[in-house]
Amino acid sequence: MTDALALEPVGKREKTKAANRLAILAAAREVFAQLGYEAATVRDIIRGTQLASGTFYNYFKSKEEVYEALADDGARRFRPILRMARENARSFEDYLHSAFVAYFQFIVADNRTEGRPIDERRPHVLRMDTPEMMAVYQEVRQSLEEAVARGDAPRVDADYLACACIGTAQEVGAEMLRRSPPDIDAAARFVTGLLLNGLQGAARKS
Amino acid sequence: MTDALALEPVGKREKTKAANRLAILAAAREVFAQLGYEAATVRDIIRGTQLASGTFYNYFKSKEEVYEALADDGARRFRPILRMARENARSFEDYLHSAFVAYFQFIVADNRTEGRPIDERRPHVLRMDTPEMMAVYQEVRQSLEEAVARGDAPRVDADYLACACIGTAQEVGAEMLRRSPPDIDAAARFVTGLLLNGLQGAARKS
DNA sequence: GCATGAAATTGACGTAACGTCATTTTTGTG
DNA sequence: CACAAAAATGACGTTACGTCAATTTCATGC
Repeated sequence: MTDALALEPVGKREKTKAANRLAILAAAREVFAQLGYEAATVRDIIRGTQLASGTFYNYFKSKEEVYEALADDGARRFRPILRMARENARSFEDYLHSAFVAYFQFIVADNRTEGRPIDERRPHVLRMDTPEMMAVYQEVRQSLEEAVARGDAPRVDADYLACACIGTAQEVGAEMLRRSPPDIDAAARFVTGLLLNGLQGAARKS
Repeated sequence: MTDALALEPVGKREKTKAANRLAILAAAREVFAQLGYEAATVRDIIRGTQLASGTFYNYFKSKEEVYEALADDGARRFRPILRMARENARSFEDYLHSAFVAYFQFIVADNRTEGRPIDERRPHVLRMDTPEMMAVYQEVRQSLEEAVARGDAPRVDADYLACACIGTAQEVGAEMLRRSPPDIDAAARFVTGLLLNGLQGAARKS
């Protein structure tokens, strides 16, 4: 019974590796927030950790890769939230609305730290092609395809529709963040109505 | 009468300055396409011109600023096209459709050169607020506000709606570019229908 | 425990890009 | 043609990059 299922790393090797990776990501998050992504250098990130410069390159090979890892982690955290929104939804409209609420809540929570303007630090650009981000895209696309199959939505190009949902969520979300305080539910209602019923739908309850 | 209205630069000074600026922008466009934006360096751009390194810094202070200038130029070229779409439109639906057609034509034309995948040619992070891009945003917003005022569209949050239009156009446009051959009219019909009538509208004629 | 080697860390180093600035060249003007 | 303002030049000091041989840390078998 000494070696139970090792879901989490137990050896010291594995543990420091995980800790270093986390330290780099945390430092990068901070540096991007303070200096902005463009101005930040690999050296700035390294200085934010206790590690030697060479060690950094055992984990990532560039600033871009660090950024990708941050984005990937964000997507990894968001995906189960999205999944639950799908599973708990009592209708298609309900699914759309709760998915948008979830996304808007997510970006609000993800941008609480002080620092540079949000646009300069790190993207919520779902465009990047990290594995987890593609998985999020597929999650969205499948939800929409299922809705079509169930007859909840008309037959449309699922890829275009997924792109439209994601693009709308991103831009409206960014605009929502610029307002204070951000009204998550109003934004979600707007987007849901727009997608379901077009401009007529978007005008509901506003 | 020696000095008539000098709309275009005539002095040699002004002329070489304009030419140098153009040379830098052209070189940058090529370099971004070949190496990708992230990998490109200021020196790479300089090597693509006949200029000395110091000269570059008389015109731009960084790679980011060059990209901004490229983006700004794109917006400057696009704005009159959008304006004409508005003026020539016979209905709101017609305006939306022709505006989207114009945008999709524009991005198709703007990405004809061979090289790296399009996503890599531009910065990942920067959400750019160049003057011309903001002008395009205002142009879109005003068109939508006018439509509301005329009763062509219901009363909605014009900023959110503009964001939704732009976000949708960007994402669907990017997806369209990934397909070959890109079907501009199909994409425009999809987006127009979606915005006007929601999912029901998006399903029309597909 | 202790020996042993694999794995990870370290930081100094050669390379390359950065941005500046004193100098030179070019252009407009009287 | 002379003179000053403007622009171009490229060498230079500085900073960041990414590598790698040396060193330290850890897991494993005895």
